[in-house]
Amino acid sequence: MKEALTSLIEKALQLLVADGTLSEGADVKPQLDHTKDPIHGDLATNLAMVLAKRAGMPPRVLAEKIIAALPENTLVEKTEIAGPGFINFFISQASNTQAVSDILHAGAKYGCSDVGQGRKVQVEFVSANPTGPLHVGHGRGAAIGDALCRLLKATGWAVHAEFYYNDAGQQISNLARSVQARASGVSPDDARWPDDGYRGEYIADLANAYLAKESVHAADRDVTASGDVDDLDSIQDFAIAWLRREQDADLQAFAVRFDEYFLESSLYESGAVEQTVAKLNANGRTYEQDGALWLRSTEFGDDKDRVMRKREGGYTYFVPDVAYHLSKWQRGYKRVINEQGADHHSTITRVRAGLQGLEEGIPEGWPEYVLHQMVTVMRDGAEVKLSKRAGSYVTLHDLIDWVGRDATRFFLSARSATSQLTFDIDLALSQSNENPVYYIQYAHARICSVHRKALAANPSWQAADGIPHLSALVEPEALIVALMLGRFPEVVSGAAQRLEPHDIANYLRELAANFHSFYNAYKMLDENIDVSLARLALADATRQVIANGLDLLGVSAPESM
RNA sequence: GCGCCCGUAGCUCAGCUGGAUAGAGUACCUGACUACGAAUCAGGGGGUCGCACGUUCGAAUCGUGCCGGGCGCACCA
Repeated sequence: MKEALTSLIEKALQLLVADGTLSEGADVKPQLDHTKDPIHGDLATNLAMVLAKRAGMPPRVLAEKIIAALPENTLVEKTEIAGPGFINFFISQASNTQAVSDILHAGAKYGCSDVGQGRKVQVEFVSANPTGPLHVGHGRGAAIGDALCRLLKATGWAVHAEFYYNDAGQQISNLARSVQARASGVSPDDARWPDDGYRGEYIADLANAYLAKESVHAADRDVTASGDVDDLDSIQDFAIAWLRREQDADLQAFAVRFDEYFLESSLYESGAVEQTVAKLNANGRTYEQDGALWLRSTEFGDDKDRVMRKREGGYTYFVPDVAYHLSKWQRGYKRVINEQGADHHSTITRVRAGLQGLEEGIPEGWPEYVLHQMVTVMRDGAEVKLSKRAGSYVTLHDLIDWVGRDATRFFLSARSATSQLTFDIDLALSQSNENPVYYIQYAHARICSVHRKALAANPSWQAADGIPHLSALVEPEALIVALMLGRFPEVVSGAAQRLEPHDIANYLRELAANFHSFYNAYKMLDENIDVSLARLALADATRQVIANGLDLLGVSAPESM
């Protein structure tokens, strides 16, 4: 509808240019907004004010000419010029309710588009190292990252979801030594406990599993514990697989899937790391100093150069990171989105600098980043900082245990990523009107229930195929719902374009409120059958859009609660 | 000190590329269920959009400078 009106306006502008009213100039794309107040109509444009200077006449006069130049159409019922020169469009009832039949025809596809045109995009998210259970921050990354994947798929992109993890290096070594200590009977408060060791309860579980020679399968690998306490390599292998398995279980419980798990070690095995270093050397991007090898990252906007190879030998973490991102480029992803915690923000410049120094043709802003800010968990008015299992942090598993998957996913993705998030356990737990996720799901369940009962009472309606006469929808509350349903495709494409899943959550909250409002005012069944059928169609379309929207967030749409 | 993010109603937050009287929810007050879900709805009070300049027809939105909070500033990842 918005697109249709936009093209009408564009035609009007062409006419005005043709007859000389408007001088030639840079193409102005009409900006059409949904109005906040129905008194201003359904859609409004500021075009006359923007173009007033170019036309050499007052905005309101130009507005009249624009309206006069609009082609004949059935879309617009009435126009008004308001305030300093806004043009307000009142959409005809038939156009308003068009969305209802569109939705009933399109079903689960409603809201989808092809703006991505099947292009490839790779989305990396979570990428937790296997040194402990996933924490709430990983949960936020999982909820947002997965919602981004769903949004991009819905808008026509070919999405590849990837999880990158470091299976070597200092932190992993700390993990292995912690498990080894525990398996040898040392407790975390003992002086012999390794420096920087991990202290969560899971270390004990891991040590016991290792001693019991258990086998685990995770990330396409099978590992069996040798039980040998002196074999640190064996412990490390087992610990990684064991923790990966636990993380996978959490992600599965969270309904988050990945197409690929990428191991840092594979970059060493394939020689990609060495090749990356060699090429940076050959390109003159590096130098030796103090026994270390440095990258001239300041050439690409970094505030200081960075060490690539340590004095003691071994590469710093960002070297394989650069090699990893080069592999994304070489795999043909012209678009890559990395979703990660804001605490890793400093790597962005480094990775991009490495890539710029490595290969021609990689755009400066590649890859894109979505950074989410910290999450604090509140319960009974106090911050929850600890969990038994992980020791120093609240785990994703804890959250799912406490409030369930739907509420966890909704709350973690319903706020803009750039804002810090307070996760209120008590709110998420409450099954009442103060809880947005239950409120939205309730609307869905309510519609399903109404529909069931209406059909049970009037079996003949079941057979009625096709869309009823929507002209029977005349109540203002109904038209507000219908208009809002018609906005859903824009909301989806906008959220996908801006990489902001929380737009969907906000939209659903408002849609559910509008529906409840309509339902309480009129109910579904009327003495007039046509009216009843039309209202049921509106309800069903609303149900479909809620289901589609919740699916984009990975939240279920229950038929009853 | 430097970089990034945030500052909007008592509280939790929307406000998209600048647009009309700054919006939701919650909390508080007043109302609404004898067929379809009251887990709901209707109405009311509540704001110096952190502060100050600037840009322009017009700023919560853009720019600069302050103030306050978070995160990051390793030859850890």
